[in-house]
Amino acid sequence: MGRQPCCDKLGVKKGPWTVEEDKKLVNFILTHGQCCWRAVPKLAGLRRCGKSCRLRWTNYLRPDLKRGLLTEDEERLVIDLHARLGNRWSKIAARLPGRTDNEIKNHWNTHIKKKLIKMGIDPLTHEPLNKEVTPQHNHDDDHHDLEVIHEESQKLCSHVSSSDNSSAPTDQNSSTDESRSTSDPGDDDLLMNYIWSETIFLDDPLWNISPETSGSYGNFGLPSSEDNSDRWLLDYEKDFGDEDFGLGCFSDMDMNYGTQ
DNA sequence: AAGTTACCCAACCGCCCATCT
DNA sequence: CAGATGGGCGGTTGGGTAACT
Repeated sequence: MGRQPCCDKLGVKKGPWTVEEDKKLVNFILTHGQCCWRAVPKLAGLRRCGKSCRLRWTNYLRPDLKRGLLTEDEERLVIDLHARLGNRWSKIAARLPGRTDNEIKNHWNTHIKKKLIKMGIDPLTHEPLNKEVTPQHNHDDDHHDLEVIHEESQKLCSHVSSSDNSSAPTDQNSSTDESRSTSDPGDDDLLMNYIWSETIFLDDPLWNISPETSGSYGNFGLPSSEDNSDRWLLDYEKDFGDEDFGLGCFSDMDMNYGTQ
C-alpha cells in the first residue's frame, strides 16, 4: 500500500553542500539520469534526503543554468509574467531559460519588489500604489498582455542561445544597491568547473561534449553557439528520453514561440 | 578595528496534487 | 476506492558577507 517513505530522516545530512557531495551527485545524474529521487542519495553514496538532492541539482548543479543577476530583459519578462501568473515561480521560470524558480523568487523578493515599490507600483497587484481601489482586471487586455509576454519570451530566447552568460552583472542599468558585486559568478564558476572537470563522465558519449569545445557553457563543458545548443538539447532529450531535466523550458518555448 | 545592521541567496519546510499499491 | 508516498511548488529561514557606525 502506498509508497515507501522518501528518506528515513535519521542520519540525513543538512546544510550547505560540499564539493565532494556535488561531485557525487553530478556523477550519479550523469550516469543514471534522474530516476527516482528517493533512490538517488543511497545509490550516489550521499547522506542526503532525495528532496535535497533534487533541489541541489535543479537549483545549482544543472548544466544549463545561467548565473549572475537577471538581465533587464529577463527582469521585464519576470514582471510581466508575475502580473499574469502571480507567485507561480515555476511557471515564470519555465519562460526564462537557464533560470530556476528559486532564483527568480529570490530576485523578485530582493530586487524587483523594491524597484517596483520605488516606482510607485504595488508588487502584488502591479497597480499604482496610490490607487485606492484596484479595478477588476479587464480580460480584453489578456490577449494583449500575453502577446507582450510572448514577444518578450521570444526576444529572450534568441538572446539566450547566442549570448555568453549575458546575465553577468555588468550592471550598466542597475543604479542602486542591486549593483552590489557580492554575487560574483566567477567564484561559483570556478567551483562548478572544478566539480564538472572532476567528474569522470565529461567525455561520456551520452553528453557528446568536451571542455575544449565548450563556449558559453564552457564551465560545464557544454556547447555555446545557437546551433550547438539546439543540438545539445536534442541529444540530451534523445539520450535521456522523456526525463525532465529541468529543460522543459526550452522545449516549451520552442513549442510556443519557436515557430513564427 | 570592532561591533552592528542590512542584504543576499542557498537550502529547508510544509503543503498539495498526482500516482502508486 | 482509500490510504500513503513522491515529487513539485511556494514560503521562509539562517549563514555568510558587505556596508555602515
